[in-house]
Amino acid sequence: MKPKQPTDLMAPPERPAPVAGAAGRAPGVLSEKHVARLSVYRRLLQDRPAGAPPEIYSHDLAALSRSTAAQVRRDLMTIGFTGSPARGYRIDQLIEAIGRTLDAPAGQGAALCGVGNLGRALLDYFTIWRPQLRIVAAFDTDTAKTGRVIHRCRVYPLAELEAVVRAQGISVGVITVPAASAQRVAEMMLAAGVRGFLNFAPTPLHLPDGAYVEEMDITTSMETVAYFARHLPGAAATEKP
Amino acid sequence: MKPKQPTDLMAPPERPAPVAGAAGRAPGVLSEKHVARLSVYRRLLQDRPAGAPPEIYSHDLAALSRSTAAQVRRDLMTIGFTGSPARGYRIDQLIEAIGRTLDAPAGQGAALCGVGNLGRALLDYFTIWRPQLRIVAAFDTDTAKTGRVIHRCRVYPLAELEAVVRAQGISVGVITVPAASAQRVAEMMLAAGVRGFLNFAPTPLHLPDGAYVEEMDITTSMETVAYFARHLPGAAATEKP
DNA sequence: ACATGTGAAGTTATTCACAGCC
DNA sequence: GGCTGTGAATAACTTCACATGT
Repeated sequence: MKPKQPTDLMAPPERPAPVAGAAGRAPGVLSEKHVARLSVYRRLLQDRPAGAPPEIYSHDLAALSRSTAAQVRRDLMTIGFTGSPARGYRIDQLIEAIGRTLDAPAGQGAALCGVGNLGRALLDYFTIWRPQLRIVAAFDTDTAKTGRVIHRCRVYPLAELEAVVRAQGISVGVITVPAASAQRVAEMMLAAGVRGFLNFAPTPLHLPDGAYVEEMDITTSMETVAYFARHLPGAAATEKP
Repeated sequence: MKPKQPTDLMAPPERPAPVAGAAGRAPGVLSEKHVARLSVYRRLLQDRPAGAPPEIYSHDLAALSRSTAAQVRRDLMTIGFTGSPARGYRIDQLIEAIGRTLDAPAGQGAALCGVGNLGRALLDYFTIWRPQLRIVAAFDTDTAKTGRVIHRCRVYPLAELEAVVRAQGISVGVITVPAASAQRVAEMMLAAGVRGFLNFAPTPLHLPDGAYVEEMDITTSMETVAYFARHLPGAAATEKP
């Protein structure tokens, strides 16, 4: 009897699907794109050479980050950071402001599951990592790996996952197990309290709302790059005769 | 004298910046999102268990890929693939149709620069790879690594990059060198004819139009996941009092 | 009934462009 | 004069919803 009755109202509204995980962002929470760009800005600013000036203009930061000046200004607007028309943005303050938005005040711990080639590479990648966000535990089923310390990180048997994750209050999970085990491992982590997932396994994770999943699909990225390598403006597109 | 005279017309129109690399997609070329989803669809369909039915409905493929039925139908529409209301989509035909769009008929070769932990992990990841797209050469400056064969892939000294890339007609580059060398290595590859780049180094590449770059920024992804792990609907947001 | 294919509508993201201020 | 901050305009992407087919 409602005035506006869609014909297929019977079907469940087909929610955006746990599409990227952030089930309909709460107010005041940034979008994925904003967060990603802010992270890049911060890293670029931190990596600045010592003698560089203490301020930066939006268009300079844009050039560094392959963005646009307007985009940079918008992004900084979303975190309420302001600069001066004369000098631009104070770099030290900006780094701090981004930190207030991105970092957990008390720090966050991450766990990595699957200490294969890729898992070890990531452990190495993240050892020299700021204390705000660190991989503090790794898990594997292979008893040849468990009990050891790899790249400064202790490797536990998968059976201890729940206990370790709970004990350390780990909220982020990195999945580097084979595709066949990814879903199971993710569910174990979710049950232990992990809320954010970085999935390197070549299969999408299916988790309920209340979990955020970012797919790092290397295979797909590779295929995407290959496609555009062939379809760029000046490409001798190996297709049409 | 033009009727519509923007005030800052003097500034270069500030092109979308080599934003993601696909400088203003030519007509008939798919968007990055479409290509990425098609890649995922194909992989999921290929990985199907043997006894599964030969057809699939849009909503089933959507469930597998964390998408929506409407999105799947749109994506298939963009490649001109059609199904039947009664049976859905023929899986074998769909895999083939996606292949016609994504794959180079004659195959494509990729080169990997930087045979460190991550580089080796990726070589391993891609050894069991379809012939359509393979890493056919790796490069490194470390003479302890060059000349060897790692995960079936020959490692050459960086000095031979140009020759090898040209000789093998390599069009895709994977960058796994430290941040400080990424730009230089990318430019070498570009000069040798590489057009598509997958960049794992934690710094954005600056290449001219005519090159496509996909940033695989693990650090940023990690920070994004950490952020949303704390800002999910039911999160005990460690922020507000 | 239920699924496809697709204009139309809606949503989100990016860019424009200008007022105001160093 | 060149830069910031931002409403307004535009573009990109996604979803709705229904005509149509089986």
